[in-house]
Amino acid sequence: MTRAPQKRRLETRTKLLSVAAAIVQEQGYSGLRVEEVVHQAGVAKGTLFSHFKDKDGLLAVLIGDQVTRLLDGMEAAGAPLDVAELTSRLAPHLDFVAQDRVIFDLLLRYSGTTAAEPDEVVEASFIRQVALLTRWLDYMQAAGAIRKDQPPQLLAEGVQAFLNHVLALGFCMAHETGPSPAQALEPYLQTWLQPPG
Amino acid sequence: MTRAPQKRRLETRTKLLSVAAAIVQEQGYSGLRVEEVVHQAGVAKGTLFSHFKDKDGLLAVLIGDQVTRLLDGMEAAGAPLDVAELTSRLAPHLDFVAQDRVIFDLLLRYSGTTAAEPDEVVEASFIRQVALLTRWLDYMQAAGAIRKDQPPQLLAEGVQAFLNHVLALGFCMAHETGPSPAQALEPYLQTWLQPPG
DNA sequence: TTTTATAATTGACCACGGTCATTTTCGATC
DNA sequence: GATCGAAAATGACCGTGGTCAATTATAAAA
Repeated sequence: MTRAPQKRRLETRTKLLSVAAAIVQEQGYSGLRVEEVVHQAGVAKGTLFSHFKDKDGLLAVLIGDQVTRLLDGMEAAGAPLDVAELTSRLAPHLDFVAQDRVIFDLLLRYSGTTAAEPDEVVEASFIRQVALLTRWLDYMQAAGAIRKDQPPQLLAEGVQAFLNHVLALGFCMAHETGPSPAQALEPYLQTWLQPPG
Repeated sequence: MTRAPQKRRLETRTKLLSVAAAIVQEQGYSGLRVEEVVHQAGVAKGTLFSHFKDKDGLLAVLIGDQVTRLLDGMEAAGAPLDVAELTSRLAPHLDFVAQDRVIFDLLLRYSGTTAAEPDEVVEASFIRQVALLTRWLDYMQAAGAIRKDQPPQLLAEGVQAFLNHVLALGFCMAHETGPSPAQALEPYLQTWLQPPG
């Protein structure tokens, strides 16, 4: 039985998160330095690590927050009617992750989270994303827009795989000014979701 | 026009690599410490970084070496006849990568390398792997074992995506003693390579 | 052989994430 | 308000990867 945290602790946590968010705002995720966060927050370094397991734990909260916003937008939009529409629904998420390798790396660590008990923000938002995708695909199957020979859960995992593939490709190109991630994604999804023979 | 390296330099490089390989042998890839390598090799730390861009550069040579061996084995085996056989051909590679997250992370950085001019070992072996996969799929298409509506190149990339997906899943499970990566891979490949309607 | 340009190596130094024994603060109880 | 046990915060310290101006070894030219 753990006690309720003191007021002071919640304030410190909030301060750390808002400072970190501000730094990310102007330096990007990969520009975040623990020393800078604790300095601007006016606390000692150890304090940060008593609030978050490690730097990734802090990033996870920030990133999970953004993903949650994106998911809100996706849910509001409703199920797509075809693969092209599905692709464009995924575009904001792709653009967000493609913006910084740190995001991609962190999300990849959780891309297999299916278990319940998601005490981490990222895990929670990830599970929500898979659930949403599965719902969409289920709907699209019913509407006859995609293949029906596989459970939507499996198809959703495939979509995940291609999302990550496209993102990884994008980061490898490095300096290449290719098309948007979503454009790169579409042929894979078309092929993956096409009805079988 | 760069000059040929001196004898001494080649010896140092060889020494560094053999020491590193020995350490990996008994500590695993994630157990490798730069300090330990240079100490055992009897050189200064700066020397290592004049031979390899960074720690990953060293790891890339070691890992690229192993992947090359695996590819030799795969090429010797010839093209698979169906998806099940394809899966089992990929099993050794999966097992190798699944053995240590460091390998997975490093390979993922290069999983989009399609350009020529592969001065890095990993890039070279990666390109070779994609080429081999493409050849196999081309053969399987001709044999009528898989779908023919997409170019083998695209199908090969999809296989790549699923390889990475399965591996990522495996690392997320963490303590879970699931089935072999290859077993987890097969349903995805079956679905991905199945002829369309 | 001596000179000389440059290749190769060196190791003190830095950046950054993370730890933990110690100290400070909080808030419940008397 | 005084006391005290637990919660919170502290900051000196560590591990590890990576840098770079200075030094040493090499081989070609004089």
